[in-house]
Amino acid sequence: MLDMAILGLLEERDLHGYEIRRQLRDHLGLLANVSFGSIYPALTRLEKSGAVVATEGGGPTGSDPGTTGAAPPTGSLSGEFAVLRARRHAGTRSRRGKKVYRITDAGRLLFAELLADGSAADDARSFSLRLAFARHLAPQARLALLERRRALLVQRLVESESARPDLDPYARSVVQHTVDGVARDVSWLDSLIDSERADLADARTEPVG
Amino acid sequence: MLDMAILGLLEERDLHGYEIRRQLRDHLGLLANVSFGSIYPALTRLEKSGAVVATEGGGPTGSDPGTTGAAPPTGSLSGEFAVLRARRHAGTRSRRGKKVYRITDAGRLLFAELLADGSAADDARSFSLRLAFARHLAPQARLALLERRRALLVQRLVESESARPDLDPYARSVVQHTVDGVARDVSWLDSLIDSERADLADARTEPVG
DNA sequence: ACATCGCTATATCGAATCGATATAATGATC
DNA sequence: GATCATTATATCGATTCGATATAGCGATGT
Repeated sequence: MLDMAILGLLEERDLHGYEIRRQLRDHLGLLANVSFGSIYPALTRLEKSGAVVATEGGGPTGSDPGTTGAAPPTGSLSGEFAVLRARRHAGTRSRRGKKVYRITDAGRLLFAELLADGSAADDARSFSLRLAFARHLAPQARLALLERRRALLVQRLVESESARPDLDPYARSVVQHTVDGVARDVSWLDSLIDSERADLADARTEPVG
Repeated sequence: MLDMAILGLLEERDLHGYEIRRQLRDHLGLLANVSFGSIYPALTRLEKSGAVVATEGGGPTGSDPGTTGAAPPTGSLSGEFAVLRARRHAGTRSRRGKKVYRITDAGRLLFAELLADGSAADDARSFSLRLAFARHLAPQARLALLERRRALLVQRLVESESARPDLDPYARSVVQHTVDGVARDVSWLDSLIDSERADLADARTEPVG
């Protein structure tokens, strides 16, 4: 799951571990403060599998070869500054072996696979992640993702309706709040599905121009 | 975290692993389908530490000694039947080594500690779990739990307000939905806090009766 | 009668993730 | 120029997950 998240972020621009964590926290709604104990092993994993390459922020050669050349512009300011700083010090020695990671073609392929694999991970985090990267999906795949999720949540609501027993007030409140949240998720999905359908209809009506 | 959940459920009645999972899913709002790969190791852990004892659902002795005597009544029907079934077969041989766990005094103590320890685990799951068991807390501890959580969420909302950058529509929707959810959580907490305060006021106004 | 399917139930394995901690460079504050 | 917060990488042990194996039992069907 983290692998997909990292690859998705790297599709936009080169990043180092610390920045990846920040973007996961800020730019995606996953308040889930992913631990460094997950991120660094994941990066190592991805590097070993050839999905990313680490362009040492101050490699053996003096002035940083083209590897880091194209990506830098835009992004969170602090992130940019960090990169620039690392570059500036590249000749002398970057701060404590800072590693900027870049996605490879193999990585892009892997990302597409992970993103498209609907069979995987029905948990909320995985879904949110996929949806956040939904622009990389074909329109029908997007719709399928949304509808699959909707079906799952509706089923849970139905199941929760039958058989809810004697519960003390606190537990009951928690359950009720959770159920309400799921219902809210469903209507959110409904609006997303509607707009996807509208887009598809548009595409059909005006095929070329 | 699971330890607290298990102990909390066992405070009400003796249970076996499978039932614990079901109650976690149904009776608490934690849709989080906790894996058996978590539950069974947790039970072993708790047993080794002396917080629970396993009353084999068909032990060495013939007709099930007093250990399982007091607890059974009420609860999810299937759970009850399961226990009864296990009992009935106790003489011959219960189905595949079914283990019914019972909490000990040490376990009750541990539960109280885990529940009261406000320093631990600021994630949503831990909070929901604590709240679901809030009847085991003193009124002020309850209030503290709620207010601490509220403060945390409000802080997150504030932080999310500043600096939300260029995001594609899908990611933006995810972020917005998450933020809305947090806001909803806050007003839920507000209502809970209000009713806790009201209870405290009542207790002050009519000290004995 | 019996075959098969689905649910109940325990258990284990490897891998992913967490939470805490160590380390160190840099920038800001005083 | 000492101290502190932030940036940054890394590793450790423990927890949790997801998949899988095993097996008893009830219902359903033929």
